[in-house]
Amino acid sequence: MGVTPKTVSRALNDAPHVSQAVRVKVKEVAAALDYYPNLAAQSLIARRSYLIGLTYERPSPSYVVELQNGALDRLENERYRLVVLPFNHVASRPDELGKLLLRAGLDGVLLAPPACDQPVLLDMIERQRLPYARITPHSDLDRGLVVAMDEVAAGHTVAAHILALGHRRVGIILGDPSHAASRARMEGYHQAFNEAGVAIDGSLVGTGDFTYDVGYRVALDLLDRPVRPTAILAQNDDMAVAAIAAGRDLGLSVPEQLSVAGFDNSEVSRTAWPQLTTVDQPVREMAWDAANRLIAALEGEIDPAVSFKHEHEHKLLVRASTAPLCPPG
Amino acid sequence: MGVTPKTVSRALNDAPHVSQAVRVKVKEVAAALDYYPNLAAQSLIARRSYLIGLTYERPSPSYVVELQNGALDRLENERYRLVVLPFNHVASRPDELGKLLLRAGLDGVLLAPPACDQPVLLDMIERQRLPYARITPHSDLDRGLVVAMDEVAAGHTVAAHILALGHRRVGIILGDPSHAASRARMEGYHQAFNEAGVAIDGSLVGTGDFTYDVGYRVALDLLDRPVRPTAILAQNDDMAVAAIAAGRDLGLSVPEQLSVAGFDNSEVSRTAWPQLTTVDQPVREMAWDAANRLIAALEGEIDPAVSFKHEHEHKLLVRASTAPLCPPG
DNA sequence: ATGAAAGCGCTAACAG
DNA sequence: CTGTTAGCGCTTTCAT
Repeated sequence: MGVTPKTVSRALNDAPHVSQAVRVKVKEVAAALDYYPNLAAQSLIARRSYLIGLTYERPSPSYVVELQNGALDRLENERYRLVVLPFNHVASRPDELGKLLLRAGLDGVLLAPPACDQPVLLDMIERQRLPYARITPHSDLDRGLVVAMDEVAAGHTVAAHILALGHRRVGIILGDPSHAASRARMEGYHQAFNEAGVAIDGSLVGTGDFTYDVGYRVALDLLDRPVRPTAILAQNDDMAVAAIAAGRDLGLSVPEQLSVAGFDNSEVSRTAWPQLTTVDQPVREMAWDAANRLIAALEGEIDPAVSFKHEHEHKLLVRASTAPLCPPG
Repeated sequence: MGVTPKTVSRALNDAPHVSQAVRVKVKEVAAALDYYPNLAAQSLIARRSYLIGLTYERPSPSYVVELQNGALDRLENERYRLVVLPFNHVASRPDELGKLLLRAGLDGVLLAPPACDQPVLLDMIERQRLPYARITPHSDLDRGLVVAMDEVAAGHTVAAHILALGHRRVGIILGDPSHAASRARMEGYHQAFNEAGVAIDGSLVGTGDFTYDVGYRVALDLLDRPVRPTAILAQNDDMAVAAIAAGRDLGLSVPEQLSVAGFDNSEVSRTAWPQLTTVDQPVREMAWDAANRLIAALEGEIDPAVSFKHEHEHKLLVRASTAPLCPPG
């Protein structure tokens, strides 16, 4: 049945200027022939790939899952597909990540920490006009599309909770120093301690990297001393769970003899036992939001060159891993 | 400096017939100009997108992470990029997933359970000549590129371990019934019980869906009875961890009063306390392997139409969540 | 070793 | 409402 390519194109794309009869017929035939249009050709002409990248480091799996699921939630039923581009040690080679992203043929990219805080990277992708959204950046907050949370305030909240329970000897397990979040959360701890008139004991501050294994080692080191802390503030849930395990392995029961608080409200904080007191960082919602803004920019609904910032709220979740300080004995 | 597009193309692609001087010069200029070739145009002519899809359901996050990381490990430093395509309830609408995959402009696709066991889906993508690799399928094992593990044997192994410890009243938490793995693992349990001359108590068999929350409810139901099981076999680690939590919430200590074994050897099995006895299913290696075969097929090194199967080994990991049965009292 | 022309599969722009 | 022409950006012929 004579039909020109153009008519087929119009019919399949629900473009105007095609009679209903022809449109239906064309669709039937296309289905019968298992015809799927060539995306590369469409991309070439449309000048868009409908690919959105997500780049992250691989610190805590639970964090990455949330991040990715948030983005995927937004992309569902959209034409856009998600390309995952993990990349480690961005801080030492931001230009390599930049090249990777620019060569990936993306329409836009979601930048998780710590890539979102690399000015060199931002410069590169801006120069190529690759639209991007940054998830919880801590510097240059007026640059690009930003989805953020006040992590200083969040750190303050959880530290204040521990202090309010009466704890004074508090161990701290920091996250990966290359993540600005580690500093921000620590800054919040500092504020809370200052307000309470309590000094932070530097010998009780250990540096982790957001993973369970390192968190476990740091926690053991903190707890296996003559005068041990009565509480531990961990900068994410994985390390908090590790601290609980380290405590148990030393014969300490949580929360009776040791209070532990985490950060993130990731899945593991709920499946841990006892359930973890933590700060909800709505990663999934933020990732959704970032994807949402990015799509809006790609669809021309907002100008990606104009910075935009949306701050999400944190929330303290008091669960079973923290309790009031009991006098020893 | 006068150079034709073709020369540039040759130089940038390290194709022959370009003088070294020109090649270097072209590359310099390209770098200075921040030139990145248009992937859509390259794809159009090469008839390949260098996109590999990964499709999965979202049962256990820990499983998905392993799967994805395995594939990403293989794709690192390759030209191929990974597109993640989660899709729920495949069993009830395999053709929709088929369309999604065929419209995604992929060069090949990795099929995780339960999509890998959908003949309708396989038919569709075969008809369009979309190369695919199946990860732990349980039917039509001679179809396509297959990476497998004997889950019946794995189920047998872990059940035999529990029985060897003296347990006779054993609760079982099944996974999602739409996953063939659930049946296979149960079949293994059956074999072990038969060999031990122990009957499986149907009233102690509950159906979960591989998630922590449902696993917790099923475990509570199993444990909150006058005559409770002394051990629980859970079909994945998330549900096993949930069973431990349910036991604790009922005042049972693990493994003294309740032994719990999982399946998968996922991250959570190591971060749980006590650490989980489980069966190692090398998901990450299998995903790597699947990606590896798929790439080989795409590069023409193997014929994707000829079926290929590689079976991976399982391994029982006896950790702290299982112990010999103690006589009551 | 380099250049010219043609075309990958599709769709804007313009006719008719 | 439908068809023709041209071209997206790159790379393959085939010349030179």
